[in-house]
Amino acid sequence: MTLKGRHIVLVEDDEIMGGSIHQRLELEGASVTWVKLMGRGLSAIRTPRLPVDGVVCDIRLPDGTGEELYEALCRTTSPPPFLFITGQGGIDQAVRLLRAGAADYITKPFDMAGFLDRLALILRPEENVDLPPQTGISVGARRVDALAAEYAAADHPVLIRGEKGLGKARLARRIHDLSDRRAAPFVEVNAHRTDRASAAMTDAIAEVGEGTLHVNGLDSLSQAAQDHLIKTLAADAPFRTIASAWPAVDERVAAGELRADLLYLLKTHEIFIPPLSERPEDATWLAKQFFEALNRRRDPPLKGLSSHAESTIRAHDWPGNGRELRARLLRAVEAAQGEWLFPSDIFPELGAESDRFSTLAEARDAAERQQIVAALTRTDGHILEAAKLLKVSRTTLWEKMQKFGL
Amino acid sequence: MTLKGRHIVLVEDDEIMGGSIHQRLELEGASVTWVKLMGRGLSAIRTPRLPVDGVVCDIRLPDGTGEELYEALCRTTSPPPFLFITGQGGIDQAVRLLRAGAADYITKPFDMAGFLDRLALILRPEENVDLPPQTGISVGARRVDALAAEYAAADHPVLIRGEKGLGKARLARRIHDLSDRRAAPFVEVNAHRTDRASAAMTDAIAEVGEGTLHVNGLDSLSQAAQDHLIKTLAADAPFRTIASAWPAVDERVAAGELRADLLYLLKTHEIFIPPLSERPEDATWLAKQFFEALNRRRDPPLKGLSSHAESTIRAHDWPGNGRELRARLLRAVEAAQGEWLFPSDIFPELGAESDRFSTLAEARDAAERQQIVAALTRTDGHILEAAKLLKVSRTTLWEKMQKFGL
DNA sequence: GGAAAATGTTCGGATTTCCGAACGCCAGAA
DNA sequence: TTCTGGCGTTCGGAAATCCGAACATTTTCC
Repeated sequence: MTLKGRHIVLVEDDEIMGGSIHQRLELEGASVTWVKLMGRGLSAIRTPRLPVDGVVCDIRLPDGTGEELYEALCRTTSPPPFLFITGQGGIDQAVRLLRAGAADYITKPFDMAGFLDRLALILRPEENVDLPPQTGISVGARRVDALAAEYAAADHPVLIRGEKGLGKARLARRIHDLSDRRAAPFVEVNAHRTDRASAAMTDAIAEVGEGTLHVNGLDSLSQAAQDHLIKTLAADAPFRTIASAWPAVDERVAAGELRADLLYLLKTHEIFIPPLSERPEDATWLAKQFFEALNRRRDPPLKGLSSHAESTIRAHDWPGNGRELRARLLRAVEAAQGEWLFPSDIFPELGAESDRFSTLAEARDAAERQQIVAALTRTDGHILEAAKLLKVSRTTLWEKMQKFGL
Repeated sequence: MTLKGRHIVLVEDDEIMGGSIHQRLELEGASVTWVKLMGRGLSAIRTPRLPVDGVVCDIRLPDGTGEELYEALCRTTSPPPFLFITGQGGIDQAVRLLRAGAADYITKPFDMAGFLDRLALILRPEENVDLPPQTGISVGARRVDALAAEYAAADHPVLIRGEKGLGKARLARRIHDLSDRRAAPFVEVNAHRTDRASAAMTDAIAEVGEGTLHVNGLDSLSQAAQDHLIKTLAADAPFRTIASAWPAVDERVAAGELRADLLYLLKTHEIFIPPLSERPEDATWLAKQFFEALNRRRDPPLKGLSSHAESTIRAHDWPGNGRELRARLLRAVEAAQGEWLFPSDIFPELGAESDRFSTLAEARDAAERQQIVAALTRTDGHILEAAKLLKVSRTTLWEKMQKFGL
């Protein structure tokens, strides 16, 4: 995890503390604006040199407090994520600030590694204005992005391999947009729509000109379409080919369903997108990206993604990869019950208590409760009589009433 | 500011503190459920007597911590607003809880007035003016009604799941009538009438226009009809789809009898109607509704539903759900002997002298037996699996089967 | 207002329930 | 054939439930 390209405002009057944070943040690649007065902080955040991705703010300052700073900002704008650090703060203050929308609150002295983790967690999601959408922040995802950038600069065919829902089509598009052919057309042939695949291939090749042809679903490409494609490529086609396929595409060759020469032509430059289940940090990162985007359109907006939801996302297996994640978040943000997004919103099948088969104990308790209520109704709430009716001792009935909260 | 009509769960083991909060909350007009153990809190919040508007929770409890309670709740449902109170908490804990979605955090000792202010601030906003209950008055039934109203306002497909006799068709109709399509036709395809299902589907689709199509019995839909439906939906059909199915519809997908893509297309918005046996309060409520309606047409009218009849209705299991209840009341009101409706009128098969109240042990055993039979049915008689389903050891299940002669 | 009845609550011990570990049995797979 | 996995059955200890006794407190009824 790095802070490269991020702009962070540090408000801290203490030379030592401020110096060490400043130094460390720059080491991580962030650009840091360090101010030592509340007033300076106000202007540094209100009229920044660069968009502010986050603020690290001490509470006690020579000309005021961090709280005042935060409050002043809130009055005029929606402030960037604030991480407060303080030496002598109290619980009340922490609660007050968090409820006011601060992102985190850490007491001094703290351990620098933990501090950086928490800071990275809360930073405003990248704006992605200039950078195209990325795959993620994990090592694997970065390699994918790096390869995509590298291959975009070249002009050879590319094969993208990965499970469903990992954005293979999006990646193909990104390579095109970063390449010199970006002004020419980007045409996609989807081999999964099996009918008329060959005709679609012919049309696409006619249409693409000097652009990029994306063959989506190389594994399912019909024989005729394969032949057509390879013939065109052999004849020095003017377009660039990007193909995408499932991880197990080699088996298709072994099974005789895919021409080996076609695959090896493409395979010289290959990008493999690892499944989301192998990089949980990307799952949470992606979730946050989606959440921000979706929540912006929500009325009223949610307060955030609860930390439990985050860890559940991290633990889930995501067999449907990014597509599943996106679908679940879409649904969750739309249907959220409370003010925060909880695990049950994202995985409604967990709770829902609905079709889950009840255990013996539950069935038993439900029946007991029901019978007790019935007995109490019949006796007008007389516990002793109800106990007699139910043939249990008064004590037992009392115990059970406690248990069921009656 | 008053708490009139609000239901608050108080989780606090300390007598003095709990007592004073309890007293004060009731003074303000709230109905309070006070529990002293984490486990009790869990059940009091999960299966509440009344919808919970807020929780006041101590952190340190004899059988766990408030944090654990909160976390356990988060896993299965979206928790009501939590206000934590604690004597020896730390800043880290406060920050952690607030970031997990807790609403507030107060340290003891605190001033009661301030506490009340903060509590009032976070309470779940008042339910929108009670639309008259349709499905029932229980928490589960209200949820069904609320979901129906919410989904009626949107325009996506809906899946209604529930046992027979719960009024799935009526609910589908209600969603249509509340929606913007109410002027357009409401057409129902009943897949259970297996002959000509595909033809019926074609006809219905032709007929529905821009209205609502109710696919009744999604689980029994023929392959041809499924294909037809999904093709129509994929082609941007002008109508809205509401499907109804049995609770175990997922098994149909596993068995290969129902197309997964069709189910997941519908399943994004799902309403589950809990069986009547899980909400006895609705059984009596429904009985009263039916009774009123039926009695109005009777000459001479009955004086009412005897309290014994009521408790018998509450205790009955209603395997046929609302439909059975309606049928029995119809019959009972017509054939009633006396001036009041007695249990023997509603359950004539029980014989005259059957108002003997079953003991707790009997009720418990009956419920156990029933649940065991259900589990064994579901697992095709596999004992080990059934035991897992019921969350008991194989030995215990065996013992009980002996006892019940299974 | 006061006695009697009912309720709230705790406690220790008797009883029941529950579980895991065994052991043998049997049917089907390899 | 052996091996495997599910089933029927027993057993001993751990955990829970249940009960009656006891006592304080509250409600009811005279």
